[in-house]
Amino acid sequence: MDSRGDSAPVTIYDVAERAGVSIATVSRVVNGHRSIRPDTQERVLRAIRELGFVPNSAARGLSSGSKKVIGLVFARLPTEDDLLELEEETLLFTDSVIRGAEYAAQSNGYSLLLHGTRRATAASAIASLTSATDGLILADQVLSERRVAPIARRVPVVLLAGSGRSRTAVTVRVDNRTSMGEMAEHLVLVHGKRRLAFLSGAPDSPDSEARASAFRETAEALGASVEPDEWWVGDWSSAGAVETVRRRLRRGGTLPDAIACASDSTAIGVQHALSAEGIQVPADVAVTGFDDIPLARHIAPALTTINQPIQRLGRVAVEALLAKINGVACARDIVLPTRLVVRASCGCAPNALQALDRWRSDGDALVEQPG
Amino acid sequence: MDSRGDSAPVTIYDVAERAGVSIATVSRVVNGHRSIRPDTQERVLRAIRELGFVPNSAARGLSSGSKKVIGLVFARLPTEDDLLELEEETLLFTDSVIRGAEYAAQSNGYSLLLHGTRRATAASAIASLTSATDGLILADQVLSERRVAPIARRVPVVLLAGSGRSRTAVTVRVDNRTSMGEMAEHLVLVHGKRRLAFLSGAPDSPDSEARASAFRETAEALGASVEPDEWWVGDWSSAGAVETVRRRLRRGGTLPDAIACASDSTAIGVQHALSAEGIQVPADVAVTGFDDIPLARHIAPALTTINQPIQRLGRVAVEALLAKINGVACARDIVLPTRLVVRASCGCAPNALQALDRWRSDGDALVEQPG
DNA sequence: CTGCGTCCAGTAAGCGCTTTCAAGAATTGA
DNA sequence: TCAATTCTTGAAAGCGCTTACTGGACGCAG
Repeated sequence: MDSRGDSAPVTIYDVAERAGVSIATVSRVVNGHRSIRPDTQERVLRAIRELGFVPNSAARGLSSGSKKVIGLVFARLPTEDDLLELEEETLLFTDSVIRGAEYAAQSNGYSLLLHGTRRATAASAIASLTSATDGLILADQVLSERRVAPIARRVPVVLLAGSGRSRTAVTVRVDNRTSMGEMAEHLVLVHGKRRLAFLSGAPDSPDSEARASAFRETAEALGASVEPDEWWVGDWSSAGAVETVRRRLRRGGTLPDAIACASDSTAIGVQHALSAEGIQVPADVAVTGFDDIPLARHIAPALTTINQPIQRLGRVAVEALLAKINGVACARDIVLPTRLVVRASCGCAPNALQALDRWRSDGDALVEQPG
Repeated sequence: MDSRGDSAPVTIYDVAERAGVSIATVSRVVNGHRSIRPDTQERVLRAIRELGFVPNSAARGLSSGSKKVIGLVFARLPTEDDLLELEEETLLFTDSVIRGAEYAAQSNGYSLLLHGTRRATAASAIASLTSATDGLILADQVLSERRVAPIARRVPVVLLAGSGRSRTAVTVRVDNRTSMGEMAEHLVLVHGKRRLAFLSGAPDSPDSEARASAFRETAEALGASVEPDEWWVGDWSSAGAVETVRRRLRRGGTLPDAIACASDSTAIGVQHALSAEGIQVPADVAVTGFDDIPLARHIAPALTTINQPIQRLGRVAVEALLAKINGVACARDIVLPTRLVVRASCGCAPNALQALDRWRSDGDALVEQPG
């Protein structure tokens, strides 16, 4: 029951014949070359219109090398199939990046070729994308630095949210350190927290590491203590965060009075795990996140977190890639700013007006910059 | 500063030469044809490995017609640029579809080519995708039925969330009517609501229309009244919903005692608009949604809504498309089931356990099927 | 030992488009 | 009016790969 149509597709030959010119001329008209006589052009355009001709992009790609497609590769969690539904929160980050990237691509006349991959098969999957695209955006650590190089030699590459230390590719990432330092200051100076903890994302993530070290360094410089990292290993997911908190509780001893998390998803998991044990947030323990996903302002208590411009990340990545593709100069390492968003989960009193506004405001009104 | 690599890409000719065979043989090995002598195959494979050969997919697409890419086209809101950030909730639907589609595509060895388009330019944008893909999924109404036909003649097409009445393309959609009828029953029979309203999505959406008519028909059959549709026109967005509620309030007269919305996003807008006016949900007015986005269970009061399997929608669409592409028989109109999820915003007492579980449960335990 | 069916692998014809090279047409200046 | 230019257009060579179509090598029945 193959119901694909059978009318043979219109090719450049059909147009040429109809317009009474050669295919070369049609090609020139289509691609807007100069030195075409106006009446010839008119005839060709009419033929194109009448026939409904659309250039075959595969052929175009083959002969000119430009496909008008950029590829975006992101990592899938190793445990895939059943988690598909559970990833809701975890993948919001990727979703936003995709949306931003798609928007920028589209605005520049490109399409976005999506490819989720597990790290195991990433290398070969990506290799086959190099010929289908004009350039590649590789999201956080889908490929180790070492394996990026050969790819980057074939096709322009932008690395998203990595360490920023690639020699072969442009890097686009957020400033993890500044705001995370401010977060530590806020917890210690404003709320007087002394016993802190930092719940990491995946242990090998450069983003998570940068956030952790900025938090720890600032906190310790201010005289607060931060529990050992080994006690607080997460995996970016809510479920993983719950598990980590449970483990920490079983370990016993005094709980920290503030837990900063590497992402909003994990912070939400922590909040739930704590309140399930009857521990009050923020009264007993403050909890903070990172990302500022839409959900963050809707949960109770509203999450104090760090806003990162996720969509912009995708957009900027595409723009940087297009610059590379077109041979335009462009920074080799682009760092986007982040911003502390103070809500209630850190212990700041919920503002009365906030309830009304928070669903549409971006949270700006609530930002406090402790100093 | 074009830093694209310069090592000439490895082609099938290089492999052939290195292995001492013809390019046809290499092609056969790559595509797993039989009747290749084992030692020849071994030699070719070695050459491929040593050279790091990856077939050029443009060339492949040109000569074989199969690109291993499927296109997904979705609508952008007309007002784009500034709304980009505000669309957070609105586009969750699309995001989920994309994720499901990408997953299914990837599982079958395909990539997903994304293309967001405004309706105005949709036709030409889509036309150019036909040659870049093996098949197209068109999301809700990016193209009018009439314009789908010529596209579907060129390439297999699956229509997502449409009316289900296409003659040229396979349709994948959800069962809007059954659950929406149950919702009306629930409001009228369980909660004794008599004066209802239905807040639509975009006025021309088949989904919204189906939901509205099912709701109205069931409610009226049970003796309840439903306010005129003209009073309750929305646009799928929270902001639009707020505006609609404000207009309704200015109009005066008794408010309905229950407002069913065509989506969760709009329901959330309604909840906020009402509580901003001091109207209690659900005590004064019950509010219900449709979609069951993750946010629905986190807001207060938790949203009573209708769960639709959004990711599955994407997945099934891809599977149907692949069936078409491969000439496998497949239903022409696929309808996925929906499910009433009763939470608190309709007036059902919040379950004590629910608070603990709702963030991970799918809501199944909370379903009530009114009889 | 001849004839025919099988296997394997090579030859070559495109797939639809871009682009170089070159030639005929048109224009210009002397 | 004729040569020197400048335009405009066509012919043809690929881009890298798939896939008939071919034909030699081999094996087996007659």
